[in-house]
Amino acid sequence: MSLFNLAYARKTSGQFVLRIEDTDRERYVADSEAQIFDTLRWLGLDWDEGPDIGGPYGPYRQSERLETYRPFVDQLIADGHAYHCWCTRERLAELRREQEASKQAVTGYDRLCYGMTEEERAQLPGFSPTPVVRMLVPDDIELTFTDLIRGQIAAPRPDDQVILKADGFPTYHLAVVVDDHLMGITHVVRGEEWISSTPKHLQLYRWLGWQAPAFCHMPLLRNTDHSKISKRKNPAARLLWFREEGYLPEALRNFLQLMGYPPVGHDGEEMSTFDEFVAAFDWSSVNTVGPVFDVAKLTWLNGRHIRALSAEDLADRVLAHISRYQRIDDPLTTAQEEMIRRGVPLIHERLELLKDALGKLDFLLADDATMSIDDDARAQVGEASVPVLDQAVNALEAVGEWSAAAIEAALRASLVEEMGLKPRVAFTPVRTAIAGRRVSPPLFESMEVLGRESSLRRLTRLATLLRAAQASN
RNA sequence: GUCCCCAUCGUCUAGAGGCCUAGGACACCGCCCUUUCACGGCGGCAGCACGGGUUCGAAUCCCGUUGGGGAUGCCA
Repeated sequence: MSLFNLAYARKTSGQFVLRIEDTDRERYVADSEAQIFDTLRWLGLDWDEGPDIGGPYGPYRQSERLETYRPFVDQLIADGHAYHCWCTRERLAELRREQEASKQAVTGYDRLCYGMTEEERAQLPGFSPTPVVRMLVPDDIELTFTDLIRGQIAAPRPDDQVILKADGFPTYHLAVVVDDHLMGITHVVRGEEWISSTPKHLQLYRWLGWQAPAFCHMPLLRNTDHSKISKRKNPAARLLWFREEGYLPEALRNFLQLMGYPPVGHDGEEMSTFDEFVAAFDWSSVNTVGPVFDVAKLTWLNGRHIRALSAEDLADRVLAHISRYQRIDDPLTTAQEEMIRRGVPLIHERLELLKDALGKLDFLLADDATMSIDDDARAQVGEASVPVLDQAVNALEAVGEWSAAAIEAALRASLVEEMGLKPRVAFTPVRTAIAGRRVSPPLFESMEVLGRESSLRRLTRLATLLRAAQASN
């Protein structure tokens, strides 16, 4: 929502306002506000007005605006548009149960309290001394409205919605209308679950004599089983999870854009920057169908964004990710950081997630004498590999300038041409010796980064290990 | 239950009556490139939910059915 909200604000030179709607004290979570800030900032969705930076219409937390709402509630009551309700939660729950059991078409509050004084109502059962205030929804309430994304749409008929709770806090419905008006909001961007509440909001605008803003109801993201996205079924509901996993903020932003908007590039190109999105943005093109969030496609897109980065930028991000999430208690030394920095270009087009970089480059950080060799890699080399390794050592000792090109030339000349081996046969033992794995970054480049001494030590070590294994048989 | 929203490949989508024997992307499967793995290139698999209309003509318009989602809270 924020992404589309901001895109439209940027497109029209408007302001993107961040307001914290914390009117439910029972659901209050201490760090949820900080999490919202962190998420939006990480994605680069910077707001123009908000609780932390202020603005002309503060405060921007509804819990700090309680005094603001009261006069409007009083006015609505005085005008006969709202009334007190002393029904207990138990009575309301019972009422709902009955309505559900009898499968009636009509549901909602039965207006028991309407027109009564507190004394009169107290005589009846299910009385609570602390009342709430309800809207008196007229029979002919307007149910249709214009949505910028969907056009003319209809919504269900609401019942007498509570606008002020017993604890003195407003409900979302009242607070959002008052605040949107007072804060000069022109466009409300929210999820489609709010479509059914919009008639209530519109009614409040009419009663208060205010001009209503434009509404844009975005489709809701779905889980793979098409259910509403939830933290339990999908870690993606917590956007910062993606940062931990090593997704780039620009990639996630791009993907979120694709979830609600067709590709904006030429020929359906899906990769785009925020600015390109802003330039193309138009409410009528926003999708109306709730999309399923496909992490596999996001991962692919992340790879593309990684490839679009410069090597230095990627190295910075890889290092930041490692220190933040992977080597928290055991930070990399400066020498190790340097090694990773030099290794990053080798995995640039092999990387889909930042968190995978360390696993691809850790052989560069290993100790030559104790580096582990994977079982499957070890299984590929046998006694026949010993002469290959010996020959490789010989050839490499003669290499002048230690560069990937020179290493490759020397190895090809001695192993492939001289010994007549197939490249695959020739280089597999070398790879195992150097990386300890079947799969590694490009071999000769890896050796260049690793350096002559380490490379030779590793080749010699594997040859020694193989001889020892041979002897024990 | 009732009301509302939505409906193109498994997934994200293009398509706003003839340009559609439905195009692209991810995933998957082949092939090429190749020292491994990738990247890249080429090819393949796969869809207009169903039934009625309207029209010379419908993926596109209308109605119904089905399916999915949402609402029905002193939650947002």
